[in-house]
Amino acid sequence: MFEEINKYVLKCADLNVDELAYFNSLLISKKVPKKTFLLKAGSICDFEAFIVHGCIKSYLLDQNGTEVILTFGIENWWISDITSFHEQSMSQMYIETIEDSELLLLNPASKNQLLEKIPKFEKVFRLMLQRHLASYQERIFGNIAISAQDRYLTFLKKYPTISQRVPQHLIASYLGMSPEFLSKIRARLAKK
Amino acid sequence: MFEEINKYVLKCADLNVDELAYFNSLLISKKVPKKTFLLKAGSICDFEAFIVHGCIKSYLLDQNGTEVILTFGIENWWISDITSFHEQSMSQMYIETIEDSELLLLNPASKNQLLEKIPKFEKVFRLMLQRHLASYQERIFGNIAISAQDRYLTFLKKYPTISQRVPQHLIASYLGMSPEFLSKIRARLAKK
DNA sequence: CGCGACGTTGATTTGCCTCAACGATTGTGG
DNA sequence: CCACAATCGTTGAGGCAAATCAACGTCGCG
Repeated sequence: MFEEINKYVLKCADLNVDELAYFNSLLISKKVPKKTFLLKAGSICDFEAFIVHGCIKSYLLDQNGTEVILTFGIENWWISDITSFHEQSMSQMYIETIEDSELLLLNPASKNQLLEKIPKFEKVFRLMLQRHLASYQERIFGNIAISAQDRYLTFLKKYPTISQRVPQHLIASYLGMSPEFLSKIRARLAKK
Repeated sequence: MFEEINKYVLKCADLNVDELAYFNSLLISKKVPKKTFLLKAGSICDFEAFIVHGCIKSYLLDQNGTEVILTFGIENWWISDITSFHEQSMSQMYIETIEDSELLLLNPASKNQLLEKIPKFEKVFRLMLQRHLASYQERIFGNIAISAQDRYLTFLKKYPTISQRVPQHLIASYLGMSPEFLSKIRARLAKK
């Protein structure tokens, strides 16, 4: 169960067997069916979840009540409302499974213990933050400077796995276009 | 010179006089006139800059060579290409002063020393990352779910200082609209 | 002074949205 | 195991928000 997450953290920091064992002892395993809410707007996010397997979306609702996808998470990604988690503040975000998923959860108290006892883990989480930041930055640029069709093509190249597993209208939402328009883009591309 | 930055870090972590002094000894002060490049695409970002005073933009170029503003920085903000800085990878980003500015620079070697010697600083930088992440997240949501006019009004409320100091066409770029259209929005708003 | 950077305004175009109707597939309770 | 409802994707018609293009005014500054 811990194989994947240990492989992940070892890519970020040099850790011995004992340190890994301590880390693993803090994690809470959880299996959830698809369409399960891990977080709803109005509550406080008390976990950072490592996805062992499965597929998860996080999103906000706009004024019409339509989902705006913030991130997709699949195997070997973390998902959380980072702000709400760290500041124990009310979240505006929904986090919901798209597939049956197996997670390893870290709660705030455990994370603090972990960082106190093994400061090397700071780097693991800093890299996680940086990765998110880089991906958000690309999206901001894309939404401003790139046409809907090119955003879609870039997405296909960058996340081939996700594009096969996630319903098309969610991808449209992630890319900032209507589901109908994405469908038309695909039709146009298929004709060539 | 160190007054502002020390106030800033004390908000994030509990530090004594010696720790602050050591921190300050690692910083490099730099004064630069406006329209100075601190970073150009193609090079590696070797600083995280705390802005003592002044105003700075970071941006990417789209395929037409037009600036797409990523962030504005003013007093008490950090500015850097975080990815390039930490991974010592080639940046795609430009960082350029808008006003004469006074900076305190931290280079990668110094930052590592600092974190090694005083791990409490981890939190300072983690909060910096989180703040950036939260602001990027809002922008992604805004660009997808909010009209140009409302994005502008939100910007005015959230960054009143910046909106008074930065040329209008840069704000338009930040908000993801053409300068002409922002001008029309302002004309429309003024009529009421 | 004259030039470049900046903002405005109007005419025209367009990329994308909205709405609506319609299959196809999946899932589910009776 | 079927019937019916969701869920999902497609297609077309029409509309609108914002982009583009172009011309012009204004300031600050070398």
